[in-house]
Amino acid sequence: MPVAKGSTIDPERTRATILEAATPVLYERGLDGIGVAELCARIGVSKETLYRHFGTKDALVEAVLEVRSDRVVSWLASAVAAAGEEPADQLGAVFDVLQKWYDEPVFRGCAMLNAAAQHHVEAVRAITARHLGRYLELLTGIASRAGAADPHVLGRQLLMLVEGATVVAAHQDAVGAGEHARRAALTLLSAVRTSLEA
Amino acid sequence: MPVAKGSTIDPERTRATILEAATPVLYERGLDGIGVAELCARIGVSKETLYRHFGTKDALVEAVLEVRSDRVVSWLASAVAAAGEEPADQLGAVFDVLQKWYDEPVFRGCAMLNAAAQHHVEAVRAITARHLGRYLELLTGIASRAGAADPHVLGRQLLMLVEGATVVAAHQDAVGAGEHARRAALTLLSAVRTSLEA
DNA sequence: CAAAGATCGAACCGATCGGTACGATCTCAG
DNA sequence: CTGAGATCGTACCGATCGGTTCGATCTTTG
Repeated sequence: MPVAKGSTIDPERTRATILEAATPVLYERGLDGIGVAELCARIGVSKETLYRHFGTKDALVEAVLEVRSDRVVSWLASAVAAAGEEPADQLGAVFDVLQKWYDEPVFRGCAMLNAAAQHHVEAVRAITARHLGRYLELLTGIASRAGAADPHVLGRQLLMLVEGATVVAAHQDAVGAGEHARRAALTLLSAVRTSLEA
Repeated sequence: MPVAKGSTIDPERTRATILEAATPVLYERGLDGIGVAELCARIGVSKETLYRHFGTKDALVEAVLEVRSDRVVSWLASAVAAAGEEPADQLGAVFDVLQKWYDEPVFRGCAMLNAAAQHHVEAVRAITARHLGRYLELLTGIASRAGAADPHVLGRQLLMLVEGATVVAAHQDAVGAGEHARRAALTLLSAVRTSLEA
C-alpha cells in the first residue's frame, strides 16, 4: 500500500514502509543505479516525504543496509539455533540457508559487499565491515563449540567459505555452490577434531 | 609521459598508454566514481583522443577489465608454474601471491567483482564470469594433479577460498588472510588424498 | 470547526555526467 | 614543402542527478 494520503497516524510507520520497499529495489538496481525520483515512484512515496524522513539518499542507503544486516544475521542465527547442539549440524544449516538464498531469482550476491563496492563512502564500508564481523562471530562460535584449537582462525576460514560461496554463486554458477561449500566447511571442522583426537 | 602532442608514430601506442594509466585510477575510484573529464586529466589525454580510441566509457572500462583479467591470471599461472611439481606447493604459491596483493596499500578487493557490483552492464558481468572461469580452471588443474576424485568440485571449493579470502582481506582484515586461506586449502587438498589412500 | 502537520505531485535548481564539435598545434609520409 | 591525421584544450550539448520549494489535499488533535 502506497502510504495513506495525509496522516499523523504514524510518523514512524511511513519511515518503516519506505525502508521496507526501498530495500529490494536498491539491491536489484544498485545503490547508484537508480535515482531518487524513480526510487520514490517505485516505493509509492513523494520525494518530499522521503527527504523529511531520511534527509539524504546516503542516509536512506545506510538505514537500508543496517536493517538488512540485522535481518540476515538474525536469520542465520536462528537457523543455527534450530539445528540442534552438534556444531557440524549448525554449520550445515548455515550453508543450507545460503543455498536457498542463491536459488532465489533475485539473488545478486551479498548486498553488503555490493554496496561497499558501489558506494565509496566511509559509512557504507563501516556497515559492511560490521556485518562481516557479526558473521565471523557466529562462525567462530560454531568453531569454538566444535573444540577448535584456534576458533578464531577456523571461524575466519569458514567466513571465507561463506563469502566465497556467495561470490561464486553470484558470478559463476549457483548450482551446488552451497553444497560444495558445506562439504568443504565440514572437512575443515572435522580436520580440527581429528587433530585434537590424535 | 603524457603522450606526444601530435603523432602518427603509433596509433596503437596511445591506446595502450590510456589503458595502462586508466586501470589503477578506475580501480581506486570505482568505475562510476570518476567522470571522463577527470579521468582524462589524470591520464594526461584529451577527451577527444580517448573517445576516438574507445568510442565509449563503457568500452574503455571493458578493455581495462579484459587486460586486468589477463594479467592477473597469467601472473598467478606463472607463480604456480614456478612452484614446482607438488600440487600442495603450487596451491601454496597461489595464496602467497594473494597475500602480497592484500598487503599492497592500494588493495581494494577483486577488481572484477567490484566492477560487476558497480556497473550493471551485461558485458562487464560476462568479463567477470570469464575471469572466475579462468581462475577455476587453474585451481581445478591443481586439484586434478593432486589426484582428487572430483577435481571440478575441489577446484570450486578452492576458488571459494580464494575469493573469500580476498573479500575478508578487503572488508575485514588483511592480516593473515592469505595464510589462513592457504592452510584451509591445504587441508582440503590433503583430505582428498587421505580419503584416496584409505 | 479550526489549527497542526503529514503527504502528494510537480515545478524548479545547480551540478555533474557522457559525449560532441572546433580551431590550433604538432608529426609524419609523400 | 605540403597534406593527412593525431592530439590538445575548451566550449558546448542534452540528460540526469540529488535536493528544495510550494500549493493543494487529507487526517488527526483539540
